[in-house]
Amino acid sequence: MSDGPSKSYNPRETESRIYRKWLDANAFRATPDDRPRDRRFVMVIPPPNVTGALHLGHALNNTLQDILTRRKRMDGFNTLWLPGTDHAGIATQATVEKEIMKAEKKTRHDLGRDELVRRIWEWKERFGGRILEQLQLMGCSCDWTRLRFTLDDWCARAVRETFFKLFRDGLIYRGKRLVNWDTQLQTAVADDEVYHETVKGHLWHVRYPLTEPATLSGESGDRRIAYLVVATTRPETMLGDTAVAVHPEDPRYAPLIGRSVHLPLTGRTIPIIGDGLLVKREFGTGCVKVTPAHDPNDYQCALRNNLPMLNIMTPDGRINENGGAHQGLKLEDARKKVVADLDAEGLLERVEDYETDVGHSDRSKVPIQPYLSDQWFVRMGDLSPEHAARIPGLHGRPGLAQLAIDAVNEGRVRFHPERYAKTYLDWLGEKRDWCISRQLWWGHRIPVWSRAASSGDARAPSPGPPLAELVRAGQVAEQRFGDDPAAVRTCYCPRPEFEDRFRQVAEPAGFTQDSDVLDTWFSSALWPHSTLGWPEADPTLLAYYYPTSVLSTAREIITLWVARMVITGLYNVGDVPFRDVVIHAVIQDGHGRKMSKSLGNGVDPVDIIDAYGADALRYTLAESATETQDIRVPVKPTKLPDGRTVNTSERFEKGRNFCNKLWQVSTGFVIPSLGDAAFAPIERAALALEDRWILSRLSACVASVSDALDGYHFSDAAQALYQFMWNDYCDWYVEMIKPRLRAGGDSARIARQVLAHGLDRLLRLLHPLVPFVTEAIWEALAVAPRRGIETPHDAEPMLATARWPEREPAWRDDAVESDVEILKVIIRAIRDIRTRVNALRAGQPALRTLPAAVVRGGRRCCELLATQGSFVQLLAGCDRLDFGPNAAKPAGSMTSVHEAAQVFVPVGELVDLAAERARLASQLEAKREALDRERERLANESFTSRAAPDVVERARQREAELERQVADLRQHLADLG
RNA sequence: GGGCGUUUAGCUCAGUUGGCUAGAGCGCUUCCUUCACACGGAAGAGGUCGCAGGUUCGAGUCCUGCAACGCCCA
Repeated sequence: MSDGPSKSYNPRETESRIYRKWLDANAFRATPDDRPRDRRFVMVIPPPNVTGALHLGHALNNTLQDILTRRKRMDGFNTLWLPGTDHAGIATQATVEKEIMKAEKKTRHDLGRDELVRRIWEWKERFGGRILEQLQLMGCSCDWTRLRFTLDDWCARAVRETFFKLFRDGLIYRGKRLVNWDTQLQTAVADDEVYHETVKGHLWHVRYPLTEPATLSGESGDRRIAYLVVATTRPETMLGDTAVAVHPEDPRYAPLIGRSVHLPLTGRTIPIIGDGLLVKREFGTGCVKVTPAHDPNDYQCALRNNLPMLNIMTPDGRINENGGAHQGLKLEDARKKVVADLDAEGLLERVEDYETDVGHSDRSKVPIQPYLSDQWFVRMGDLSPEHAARIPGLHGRPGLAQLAIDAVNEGRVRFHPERYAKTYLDWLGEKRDWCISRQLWWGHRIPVWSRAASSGDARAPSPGPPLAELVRAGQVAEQRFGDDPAAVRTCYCPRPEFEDRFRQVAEPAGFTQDSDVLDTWFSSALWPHSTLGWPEADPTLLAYYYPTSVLSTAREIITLWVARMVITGLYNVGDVPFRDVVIHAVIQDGHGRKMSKSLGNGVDPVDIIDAYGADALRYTLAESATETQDIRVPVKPTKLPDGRTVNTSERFEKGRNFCNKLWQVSTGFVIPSLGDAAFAPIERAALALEDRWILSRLSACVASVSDALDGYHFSDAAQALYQFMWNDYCDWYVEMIKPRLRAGGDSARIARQVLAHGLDRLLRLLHPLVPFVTEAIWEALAVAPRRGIETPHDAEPMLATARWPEREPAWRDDAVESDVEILKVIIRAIRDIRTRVNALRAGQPALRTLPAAVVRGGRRCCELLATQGSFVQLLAGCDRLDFGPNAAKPAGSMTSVHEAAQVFVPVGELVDLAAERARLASQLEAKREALDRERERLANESFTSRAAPDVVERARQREAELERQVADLRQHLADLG
């Protein structure tokens, strides 16, 4: 059949050629056509960071998306999977800044804003495509002609329009906020860009003198005190203290609430306040200094108690003018000087060693400083009814967060697994305002202009006639921010199309554009509609493909991203961005730790592709994708054929073996067997038992896989396919028809046709999981261009665009399946005996076949053996097979007792039967125990009266069956003497 | 501190609405280069289902508590 030695599947030789073939055929290209809404399938890719490389989490997520996409494409949907990347503000800017520093020893300030941005674009054009190439290596079937980038013109237009609308609608404001400040990059960083490290430090105990010494009465009599002692790990922040807090129920200090202390080194006097939330009585001295502008807890305390907030830091991490004599010192120097000064004044009581948890910037590694600064926010909470009513984008809801909450509560967006809806709803329920400004240069610059107070803006906003005109005409939106009437700032945001005109008018008049850029998530939040052309670039595309069908992502960005997409989709377009949200598990190493560069426990998907092939990667990931929240992948350093040592995991061997098995059976057996037979319709009645069996199994498989994918149960789909391919098709069907193929004639023709049909369907079902190997086999299967059973049809030229198999419930046949199960039991029983005989004949050549076997079987069993006896003989390996309902047991037999039949193999001449006696005895024991359990159950009246009738009936049948088997085993044991 | 998840064979995991003898892959044992496949075939061993209670005729599955590990949000 095949010439030469068999060859394992080699993914390297296949993958790039096949991917090229798909691209050349435009197989992934999606264009609006006349298919109705329920025949369209759309996904936008969660845009990976443009500086990033593919990691295993991406590989998992994109495998799942590609499975959904390819399946729907085959199923006749107008299918768009839209790819793209995210400009990732801080990560990208930091990467390029670092390179420039390394190569040219220049900072961004040396280059200037425009030049830095130009350099980053240049970098992006050269290196930003890497992750997209890696997605192609994986086989992702994105429509690459629609590639988008969160900073490209399409997205910029959407960002600009959205900002204008939100600003005009009063949903954007400027305000103070305590942020995580990176003093090196001089920007706020998000919480998820901060990592925490335990640092050895000190706890300084400092005396704050009371303005008036007090006498307190306590258990040990009256006590006169002149000062309070506060403990701090950051003494330099005392320069910004605006209160000392004590616990209101602490008898030691409560009477002092309302009095005040001298704040050392500053000449300021600050109040003593009571705050039960901030102060833990048992910790430290029980007195806490409050530095609202430089500590998150103190900030909350200040809000509760209406304390002033005093900023003492400059953006580059020095003490500012509020620090008096310490102005200009870097924070670490200021700490030394403050401690020395306090000591000199006799106010330093003591110092202890102390370990403290310090946040560090993920990007620059410097300690994070909590810092109060001006930021831009999107208002998420409920507005006044009048305000909300004026905003059409709210669709009658009270605020943006509520808009998104309702979408999930009303079932317009569904989470899979459902439990993740809770994460989403809990977070949105807090309705916290969204800080959208970042002090960076790489990103969408905030389109707001204002004039500094020194230009006279604060007192008399004087936009001048042309500007006032534009505001009146609605071309420019105007908002005033600031609680303090003396510091009100009037801000202007022009409509996108009037921005140039606005600049011409406003900038000569002293207006400048805000220097911040928008949080990258602001542009990501628009992704499902910005990429489709909203607000106007290509309304056809938007109208046809929006809303998208599914979004697949990780749970860690449910709040950062998913919730915000729902908000902007409803606000901008008026409909949810997607119907289903699929949340996949997080991949961890074998010890349950996250994979990370610093731990060195990461697996690079590209290495897996090199070592095992893209299909192996995909199969294994899909099979791992259960509904749990973690997937463990034990990591092991491995040497590749090319000599490199990389992290891999044995888990991927299963995928490789699976692909190889499929390849072997297809190219090594099925396809060479097909010959040049002409394919013709086959009457169902002409099919052999095993033909009807495999067609029944196939029908079940089609249903399982389709159901599993409909419900996003990827692992179930993979397992159903594994079992069908390996256990049903290869292990049994192929073996069962070998005699027919050898015999030739009509029966062989039919077997070949079923074989080809089975492989055809199997390849279609498998293609979304393992697209490369199935496409390669599909090419080879072209030797049988006509396939099918009752109605043969011509095969499509390419599997990627071939039809998804229809469900064929009519092929399900439980009777046939149970018949084959009976035959399998007989075959396994004989094989088992043969194995045992060979084990007892140690040292002698193993027997391939047994001389004879006798089956004493039930009616159906004997009927089956009458027609199928020859292949049972062949598969089981016995030279002669006798059977009958009362077939006599030959002397010296090994026996095997089953429900359908008892199998006897005379082996007295071959081996000593002593071991058989022990085996039968232990089997008898097990059966007796099972029988006892069943009898006990049935003797229990409450079981027979309360359990479901079918359960009781099954128990009775089982009892009777066990009684028979126990009696038979006893007899066999007695026969052995 | 709040929420979520996990705990089943040596390892990695399945186990639907409670109901026959708890499954798979890898690993292990024995045998087999036999005609698609040693990335393979045949057969087999291996589990007090984290612990303690409870509900039920019946619990891996439902409830309560506890423990360990992990993730998310504060």
